[in-house]
Amino acid sequence: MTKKQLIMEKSIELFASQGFDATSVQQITEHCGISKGAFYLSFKSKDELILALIDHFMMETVSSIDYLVINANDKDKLLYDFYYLCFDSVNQHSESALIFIKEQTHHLNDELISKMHYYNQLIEKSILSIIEYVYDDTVQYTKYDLVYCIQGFIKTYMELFFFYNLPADFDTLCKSLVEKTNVLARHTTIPFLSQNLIEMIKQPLNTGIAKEQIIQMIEQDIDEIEESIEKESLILLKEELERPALSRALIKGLLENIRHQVQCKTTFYVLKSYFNFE
Amino acid sequence: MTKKQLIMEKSIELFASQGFDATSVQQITEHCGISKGAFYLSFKSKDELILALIDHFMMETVSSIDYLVINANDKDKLLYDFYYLCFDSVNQHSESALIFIKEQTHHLNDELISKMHYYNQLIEKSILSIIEYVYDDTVQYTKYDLVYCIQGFIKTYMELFFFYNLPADFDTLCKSLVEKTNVLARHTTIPFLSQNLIEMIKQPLNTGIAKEQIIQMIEQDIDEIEESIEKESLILLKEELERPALSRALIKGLLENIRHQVQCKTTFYVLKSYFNFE
DNA sequence: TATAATAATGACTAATCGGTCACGTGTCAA
DNA sequence: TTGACACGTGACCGATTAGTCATTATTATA
Repeated sequence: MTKKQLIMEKSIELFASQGFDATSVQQITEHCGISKGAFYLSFKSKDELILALIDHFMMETVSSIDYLVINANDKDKLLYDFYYLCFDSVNQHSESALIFIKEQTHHLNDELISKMHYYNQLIEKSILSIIEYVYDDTVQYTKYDLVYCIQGFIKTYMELFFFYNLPADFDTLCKSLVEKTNVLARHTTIPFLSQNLIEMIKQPLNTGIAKEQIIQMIEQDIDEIEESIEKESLILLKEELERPALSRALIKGLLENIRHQVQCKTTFYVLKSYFNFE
Repeated sequence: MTKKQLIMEKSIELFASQGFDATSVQQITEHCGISKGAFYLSFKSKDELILALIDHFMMETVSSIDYLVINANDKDKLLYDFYYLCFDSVNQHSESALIFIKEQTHHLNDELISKMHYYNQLIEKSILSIIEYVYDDTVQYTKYDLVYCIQGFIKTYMELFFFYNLPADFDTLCKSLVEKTNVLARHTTIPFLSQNLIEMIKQPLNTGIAKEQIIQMIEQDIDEIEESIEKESLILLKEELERPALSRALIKGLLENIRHQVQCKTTFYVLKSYFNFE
């Protein structure tokens, strides 16, 4: 584990229990067992750490959802799986999730707020494709409202688990939410969010991840994965990033090779976005 | 306007645009055009200001909702009116509302977090009575879920208005939400939140408002209201607070006198809670 | 083993914070 | 005119902060 990863993991614990502002760099370094100077060897500033944490957690979440959608083959199950993934992943990474529930709209600076917008839009895009896949054209006019209702369900019930330590019967919860979603999809007729409104809201998705970061992600995957077609594909994709040479068809093919690889789902998602596929 | 009110109003603007921690007492006093010392004549600490702001805004909101429920006479309209009230009041007090969206779960201290829980429960209670009034026994098993769904709707669409400056067609939005609520009430069969779970969550509602604060609220109402039965009732209620003497029947009667008085709705609500009526 | 390169340290700085307090300033009644 | 009093002031305090940098420890290389 690199020092960077250590700092990220340890700082999450502190941020979650105290909040950003209330946690000093001193506390973080003590909690890591390193010196203050070592911190600034890994991160230029405290803000950079925060941005890195957001990137890490949100990419993890977004790519998990994307993986679910891409590999879906059961319309009835997809929505359930999606809900379950949301609650389960947040439950497992409860500390890091807690940060983002706490500091959702806390804009330390413009960079942070635009980052959150960026990831929010990615998630909305995923939910929309779930809806379109599950309900086809039957929700043509109400699908955008449906996206926001689903987000509302998740947000509200999520808070319940955070505020009070409820016994986590995610199965019942998700079945209940799937039913609610189905009911809304089937019976609502009055939309609020029209295509026009959505277009107004949409902003250019330009806050992507830097090429160097992607390369680092690939390298980490390469280290963890065993000798295989997938590993070879990753190596080739990394070379492509460093020195573009291959045709789009070849790149697409390499991506397809790691498409179903769970360990690489985040890398796959990032690469897909980077090369503008889909 | 007292100095206290001035500070509260001006500080809201700063808190809304920067957050609590990022706003210094220095900034607040400069923005008010007063000195740092003058601040500490009105408030013991920065935290006390924050608590006062929360009390003010939440009591305003809760009592508005309560006023709506108490004076309701049209089942079909109540839900619409409720949604409209939420969006409209938040829209009007957008700056103060923004604080609570931002710092929802930001616990500077335990007092703040328990205060937020307290007000959350009051709102949930109001929503529950709306549901019970509108849908009778037809939602016996799903009514608690309905409460959380309604909260989810409000929260999610509210953020939409904050993040992006949407043209505020509250009428369409509320009609759309009423339909969604009706659909859920009519068709959902799988509850997640049972009576038992709700009981587990419930906490004693003991974070009320101090007697001195109530007296101050009454005094302010007395100043603003013209000579009338209502004013006389307020004066008598104030005396009752200072020196308890009247029977419960008499107090209840005095409260009834100001029940429909819009200007006093917060005071009415607080007094009702104080004297344990309803 | 000797030397160069890199990683890590923690005392230090400058700035900012919430909060205090000795000191005006203006307004009364006596 | 005087003195009592409340209101208001801003320089000041100790504590804490993010961030720096001269110094030391460790590792790699020759």
